[in-house]
Amino acid sequence: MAFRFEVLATDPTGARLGRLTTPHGTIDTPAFMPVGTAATVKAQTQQDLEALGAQIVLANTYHLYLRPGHELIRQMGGLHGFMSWPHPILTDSGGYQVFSLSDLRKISDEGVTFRSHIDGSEHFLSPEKAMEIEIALGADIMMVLDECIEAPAEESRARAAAARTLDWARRSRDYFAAHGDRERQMLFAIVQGGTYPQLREENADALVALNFPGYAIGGLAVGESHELTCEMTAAATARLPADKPRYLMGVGRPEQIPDYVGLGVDTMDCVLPTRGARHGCLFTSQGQLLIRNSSFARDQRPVDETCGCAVCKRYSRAYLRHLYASGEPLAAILNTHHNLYFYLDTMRKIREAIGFGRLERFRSDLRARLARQI
RNA sequence: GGACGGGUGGGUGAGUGGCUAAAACCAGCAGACUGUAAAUCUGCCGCUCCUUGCGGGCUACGGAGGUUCGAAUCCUCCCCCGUCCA
Repeated sequence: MAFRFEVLATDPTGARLGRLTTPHGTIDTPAFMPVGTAATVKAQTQQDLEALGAQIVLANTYHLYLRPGHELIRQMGGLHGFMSWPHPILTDSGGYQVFSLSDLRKISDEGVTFRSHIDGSEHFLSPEKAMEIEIALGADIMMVLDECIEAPAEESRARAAAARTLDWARRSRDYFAAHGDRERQMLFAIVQGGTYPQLREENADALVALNFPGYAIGGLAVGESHELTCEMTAAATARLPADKPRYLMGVGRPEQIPDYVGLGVDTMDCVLPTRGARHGCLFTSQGQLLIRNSSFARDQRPVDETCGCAVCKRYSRAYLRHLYASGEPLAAILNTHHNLYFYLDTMRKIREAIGFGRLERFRSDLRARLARQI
């Protein structure tokens, strides 16, 4: 079997220490997956990502379909060959773009019609089309097309989106069964249901009945409070099979991650470390730091004195502030490197804590330190 | 010596009688960002007072006077800067 998920240990909180095996390598869970929408984690080279210890990265179906095109990527050796990343890759389906590009699309039971943000041309993405694209891209893990809605949203709207997502999950599964290769790629379903616990539970139950090899929880961190995100996550994970990986999509801030892990989440992704870096927001063991702040102009200390990353070992806050203020490309590179290191290092510590059954302590400690600004 | 053109808030630079504490951009200051339309976006950006309000007072468009109910805007003189002619 090319794919395997093992739970190696559990913690009193409900956290799981695990290992997800794919044809391109193993992912230690709980894992943070850097986002590389356009087949690149912005401002980092693949060598950088390897040095950081990233075991898997994301890419995006919708964006790569528009440019450069999935057929081109297939011909160039699939995503792994094209972007020269011989490690695991996960492709998101374009379901998030249903939410983020809501002004540029029309949705129906059949699928989503997007007007390209690049040139205005129209494109139709159905569950089947998304599968066709994702199979061509060749990522180890594929996501079904789903309908991600905003929060807050009416219950009727959340119910409709969850029902549609369920229907699309079935269609995606069937398409993959007919045209894909289970030894090469695995397909994850996505739980929807807005901010309604019962909808989340029902949707999870229905998806589990379709027997996917992994499940994601989507449509969260889209406007609701962290408490609600946790409540919805808990509602879903309670119904998901313990022996399959769970992926909480699109989260979160560093201090929130242990909460999700404690709810039994195995993988997460978020643009916060990468986008934040480009916007001058650095995450540290003492809280968030906005590097452009004048207080760092003559600060010779590293970003985080307890950080072991290559940036903190070598450069001062004063220098990073100068690079950022000057609009130098190196600012994005160094800031991104640090933030990703911080996220990935936090995950290492979380895994260690679970191994010792001490996640709760780690969580409260992290929360106390990070919930502030330097 | 003469002829034009010009001197506006930290910078560039709009504004040719009231709607102007003065556009816009830059710089500066602060914040946001959660399956990436984001190296983006938002707010503040003369001083001051308080009952913090589309609030009051003061100062401000080279300088000094003047016209006018009202002047960055019109007039007079002066001082600078640029271009050209002697």
